[in-house]
Amino acid sequence: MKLTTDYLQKILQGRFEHTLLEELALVGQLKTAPAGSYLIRPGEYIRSVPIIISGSVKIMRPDKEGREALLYYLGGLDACAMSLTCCLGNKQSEITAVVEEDVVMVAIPVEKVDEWMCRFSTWKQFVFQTYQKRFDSLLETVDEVIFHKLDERLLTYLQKKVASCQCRVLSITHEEIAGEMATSREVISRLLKQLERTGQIKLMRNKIEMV
Amino acid sequence: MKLTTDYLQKILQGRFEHTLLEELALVGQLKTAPAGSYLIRPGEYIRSVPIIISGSVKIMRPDKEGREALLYYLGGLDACAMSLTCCLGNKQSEITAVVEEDVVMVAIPVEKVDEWMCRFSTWKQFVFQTYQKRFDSLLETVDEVIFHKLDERLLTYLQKKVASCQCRVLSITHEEIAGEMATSREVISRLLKQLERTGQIKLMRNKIEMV
DNA sequence: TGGCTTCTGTAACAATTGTCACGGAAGTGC
DNA sequence: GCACTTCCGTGACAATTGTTACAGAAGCCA
Repeated sequence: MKLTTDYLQKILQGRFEHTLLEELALVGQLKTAPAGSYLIRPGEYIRSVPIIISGSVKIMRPDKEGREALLYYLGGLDACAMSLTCCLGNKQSEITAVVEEDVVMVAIPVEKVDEWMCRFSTWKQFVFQTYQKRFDSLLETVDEVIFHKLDERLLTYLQKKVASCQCRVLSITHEEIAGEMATSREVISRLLKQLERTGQIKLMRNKIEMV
Repeated sequence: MKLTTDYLQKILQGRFEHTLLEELALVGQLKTAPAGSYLIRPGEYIRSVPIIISGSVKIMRPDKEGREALLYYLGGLDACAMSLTCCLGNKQSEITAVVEEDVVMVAIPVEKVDEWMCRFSTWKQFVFQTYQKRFDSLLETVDEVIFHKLDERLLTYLQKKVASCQCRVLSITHEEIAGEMATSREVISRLLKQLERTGQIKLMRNKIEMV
């Protein structure tokens, strides 16, 4: 699809100055990606920084044994800090990015990311804000795993999921949760049952309703 | 102490161009901080970005119950990503920075951090490299706590400590380790004893020797 | 309908981690 | 020396998390 200044103006309302929007429209590529598709995998290089317009993306961290733990979500108007460092440092990715909800995004070529930084202060601000937000997300994640037990972690996991997909009924299996939390299915089933008994959730096949 | 271009030249060998070194000498403040002193605590603001010349600093993350877990170390020629985001975003600190080994550092006023970014590409590079290194450190930390058991974590904890202070004999109590790993002293004592039995370390009062 | 796969529940047990309680060892100051 | 503090070791037990094994429920498809 063609990217127009008007469209960008509407989406990024007031965040960037007009001249930047014009350049954005010129070099940015409007892309879509369906749920489940991979934006990047560990070891790959990336040559453009995506800004998420709508939908959500989950950032996962793999270990050697093939497990993949969830780090955090990207949502509306978020950009990926990893892609920034990867691009600017020409480094391989250390994470996996999977589309959670169908995504519309604008991809910015890496040269522009760099160039604009000095030309547009709003862009520079955006880049640093991105770093900061990702840093905070990671810190929250660290907090969770260091200081909290699995039952609490499970609850906040579900809450973040609800926030990211904006619906009270999650379509997910126990197995998938276990994967993202780096534990086993049985443990998750056990804890979910516990949450159901205390009336905090309702369980259905392939679904979990938050109450 | 007076900061001279020559001194900076020697320390930062070839990393920055000469004009930048001159400005650095002009506005940077050479500071020292003894082991145990705090560079920043949660909730405080910071108005300059420190570049560590020598010594080491540990970055800790507190939780509500007063525990403080170790995130990672800063060492020679590292700068703190947190201080960058705090400065540039004028935000409160979310972490604690404690001097581990006596530190010599150059403090850069926040306005310059920003200003130089566009004027000196080596500075921009340095800033982004800093972000990247801190991000990687955090990811490693996340890996540890998500995927590894306490005995493995303890071993890598000791190894990183050795690397950061560059000596094979660590001066530390079990209690302190427990604090930094967010567990209890008894657990650490138990695991350390285990490591001693398998010949990986030697235990003494207030000291642990890596073998 | 019947066979198949996937998902969930659960019991039983193992391993890991956390807590409590206590005693002794090592250092410090007098 | 003695009192005192800090640090370390350890047993016993509790709580949490991980593993194994199996059964039934729910959906899919011929």
